[in-house]
Amino acid sequence: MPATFRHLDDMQQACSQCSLARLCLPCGLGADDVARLEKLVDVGRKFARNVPLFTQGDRLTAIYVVGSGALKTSTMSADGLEQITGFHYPGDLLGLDGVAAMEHRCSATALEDSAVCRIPFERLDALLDDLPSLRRRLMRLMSQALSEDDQLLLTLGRKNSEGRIASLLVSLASRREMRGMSLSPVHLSMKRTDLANYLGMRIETVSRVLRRLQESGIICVHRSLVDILDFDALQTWSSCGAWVGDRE
Amino acid sequence: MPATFRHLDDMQQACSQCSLARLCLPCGLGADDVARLEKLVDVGRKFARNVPLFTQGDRLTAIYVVGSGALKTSTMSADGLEQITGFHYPGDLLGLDGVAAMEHRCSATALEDSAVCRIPFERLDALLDDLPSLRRRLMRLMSQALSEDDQLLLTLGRKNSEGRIASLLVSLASRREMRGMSLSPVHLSMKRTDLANYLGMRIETVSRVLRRLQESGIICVHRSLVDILDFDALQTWSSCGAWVGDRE
DNA sequence: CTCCCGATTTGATTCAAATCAAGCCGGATC
DNA sequence: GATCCGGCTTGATTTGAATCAAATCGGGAG
Repeated sequence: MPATFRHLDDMQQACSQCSLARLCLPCGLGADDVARLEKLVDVGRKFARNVPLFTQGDRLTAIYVVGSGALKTSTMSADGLEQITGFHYPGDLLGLDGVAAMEHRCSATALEDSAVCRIPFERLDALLDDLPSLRRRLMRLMSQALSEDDQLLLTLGRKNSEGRIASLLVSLASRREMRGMSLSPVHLSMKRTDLANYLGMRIETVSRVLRRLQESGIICVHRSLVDILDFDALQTWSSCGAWVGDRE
Repeated sequence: MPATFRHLDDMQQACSQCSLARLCLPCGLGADDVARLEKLVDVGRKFARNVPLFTQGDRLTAIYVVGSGALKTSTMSADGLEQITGFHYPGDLLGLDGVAAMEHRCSATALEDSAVCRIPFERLDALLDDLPSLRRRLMRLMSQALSEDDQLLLTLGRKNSEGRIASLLVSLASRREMRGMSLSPVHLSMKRTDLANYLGMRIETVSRVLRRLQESGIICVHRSLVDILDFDALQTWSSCGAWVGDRE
């Protein structure tokens, strides 16, 4: 068996372990191309809970693909306000917001023990010139990240506390489904304090909203495990829970 | 004078009219490359106030560079909640969030009579394979858009009403400066209702906050014109105006 | 098993911003 | 100049979520 084939096998093995193929970088590439990419990638780096992958301000030397586990990214303003901008699961790409400045614009931290693939950026960047399909893939991922950010902006700007929590649960459940898992139960790997920060609210409010949704029979919360009993109702809440009616 | 030089001249003319060179696409390209890009671009399309460039859901056929004027982009959720996600000035690139789905994920509308360059996407995409420097430029612009969105997330998630208004004013003033203009006066091309929507608040609150900032002698508001009297103070407000101290 | 400590929940109170309701421009029209 | 109208401001009131304070839970160490 030729060397490239062995590489491909390894890669697919690694990727089947680390994420769904369709979310991972090497899709749409020929065996040869995958082999070239694989040479770059440092597969399966482990990060224990609370250990940072990178910190805002670090020089950008690599971007990362989540293999297993869960991570958060957060930005901090000059004066110390911190905002969590995303929770990331297998298949998600981290660090692309730092490409413009070649310096990380956010910090990434493992929420639980996680494995990630590290992709040295300079070498990836060089490879992009040779592999149009990889370039397209990467641009699409960046584009997707942009529209996801806009969704979160809508949540923070226009929804009340139940709408925000419901939106998050819908989003986490949907992402489970995309990764081929059952919708529910959703596992909240992050602490309540992270949840609250992400949604622009306080932990007490998070707690109360979860209770209210449970009392309505829509979800069933048990510590970090959330069973979704009525997904449709949750989706309704995720939008109707908005203050500021649609009248302009 | 060879043809490529004439092309370059036109381009630079167009771009000097339409935006600062450093913000526009063709930087870092040779005269020849610029010529190839220019053949693609439909320069100086006019859009009157309130006319949409594109609407969420439209097939993505082109992206746009703002030449003159001002525009807003907004996303709408399935249930009709609308969130303005950005205000855009000369040099800004619009439509990149739609690349993943090849369908616009937001709507873009002129806030005042504006001119934009239209860049057919399919042809640009093809050109990217040949022009590494253009590819890098575009990726950097997308990356920058990502980190700007994160800044807005921080504003919506962690700042109170004065912090939000102050942040916006600081941002608009800084962008004026980047375009080689004086910091102040800032011209608010958008209606109060757009301002409020963007910042996740109500017009009444916007009005009151502007008054309070004026009473503090930090700004001087006259209809859509805002004179910044104390930029430092404004920057302080833009962060200290945060509820939710830095304790988690 | 018991103690301890951080995380979470629950309750009471306060407060910033939304909502409701007029009033006030300033420019376009007649 | 008088009238109209949309956009903006101002004031009074309400309310959702923050804040303050305390109780409870659960897991790890001894």
